[in-house]
Amino acid sequence: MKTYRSYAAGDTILWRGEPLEFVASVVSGVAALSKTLEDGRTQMVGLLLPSDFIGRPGRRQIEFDVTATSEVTLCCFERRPFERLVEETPNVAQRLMELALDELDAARDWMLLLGRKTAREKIATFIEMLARRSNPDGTADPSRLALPMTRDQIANYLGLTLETVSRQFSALKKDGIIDFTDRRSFTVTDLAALHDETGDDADGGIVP
Amino acid sequence: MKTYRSYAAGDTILWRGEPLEFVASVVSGVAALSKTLEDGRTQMVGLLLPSDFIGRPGRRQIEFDVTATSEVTLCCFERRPFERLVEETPNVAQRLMELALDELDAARDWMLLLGRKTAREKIATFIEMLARRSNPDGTADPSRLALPMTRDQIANYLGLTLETVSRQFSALKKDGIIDFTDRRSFTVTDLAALHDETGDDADGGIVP
DNA sequence: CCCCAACTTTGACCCAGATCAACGTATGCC
DNA sequence: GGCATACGTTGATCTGGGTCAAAGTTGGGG
Repeated sequence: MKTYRSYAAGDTILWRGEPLEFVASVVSGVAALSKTLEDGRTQMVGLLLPSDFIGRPGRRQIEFDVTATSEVTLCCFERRPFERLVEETPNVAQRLMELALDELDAARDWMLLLGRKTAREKIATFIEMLARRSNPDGTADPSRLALPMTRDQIANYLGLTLETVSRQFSALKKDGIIDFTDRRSFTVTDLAALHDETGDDADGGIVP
Repeated sequence: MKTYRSYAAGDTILWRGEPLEFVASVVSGVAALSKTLEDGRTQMVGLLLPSDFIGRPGRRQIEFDVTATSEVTLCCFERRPFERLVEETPNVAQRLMELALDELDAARDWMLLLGRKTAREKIATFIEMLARRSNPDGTADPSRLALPMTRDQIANYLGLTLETVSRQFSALKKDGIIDFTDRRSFTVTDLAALHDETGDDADGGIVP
């Protein structure tokens, strides 16, 4: 009833429209949801990290491709028993609802980024997201970071080209905001300056 | 326990971060969810049509502004009794889940549009969406359509400027694909040609 | 160890769409 | 009815980021 599957970086896990016989949760690695136009332009529309979920109650297929960004291990369940579980246990249904709402919030931030931010703001936002994710509490040294994907994948994530991504990384380095140790890992030299580059509102609304 | 509220076009219904004492469903009119950067650039991140819902179980505030695009009437419930209702009736919880997943699918299509489509493709996609919405079955004459918003709002929706929106409408008119009867309503002269301009994949995946 | 393929950087150039500006055209209010 | 205001169109110009091209870098396999 519960099986594990592994995928190498770059593998396609699911094609758009493929009937979903399983639901799965990510055990390790990073997978991406993406959509493609008829001429091949693609845009990532979601990122799956460990504990994230593929497949939804009542949906028999998905409207996007799922590919492994790094090596990925999934924990898969058959759809039927899973749906029975959801119907019988309100807590599970509620948890799935929370996951969906979190994804929706993330999608909306991402829409603001795609529609209105400049290339530099997109890269700064991306780095800040990495920093926050790898250091949720703001306690430990947040400066050393590893890029979880190639320039090309970052471009797909941010609605840019890989050349622009590369140039913006170089520019942030030249401006003393980040510093590369090797091409997949770097340190954030000036976190406050980085935040100033994101274009984001100082912070949230009315609450004190 | 159930009250109605009305808002004029342009009114702000809720500010980002404002504590949510009510949940509501749209009775009539169109409302928009939008996010703003520190320098004032804004991007719509959701559109609320009649029967759509504001407020989520377990969320006490929202991360975006809600404004009335046209005159809007909401049907409001107090949050507490509503949450009790959700907990007690699985059908309601399930329905809310479906709404959230539909919004998520819509958000992902929109991300593809914002990140990768050209101005012309964005406008064509927008018009096609209007056509589909006002004529869900493809039966009646789909050609006569009314724009539910100003050029400025359309630009905010599509991640463009109002000038570009205006120019693209003019271009589609010049190319004989649409024809304006007045500046808020037009007919689609050539639906197939319109679809060819959207950039969208012919249609979906593997299913026959 | 070296070579090959995949990834990355950098440069030169171009163009879609933003910006700035000016001029129509509806709509409601006095 | 006429004026004020918001909305819309069109033109001229500028520019951020895309495109094309070429030259580094690096890590894994033979």
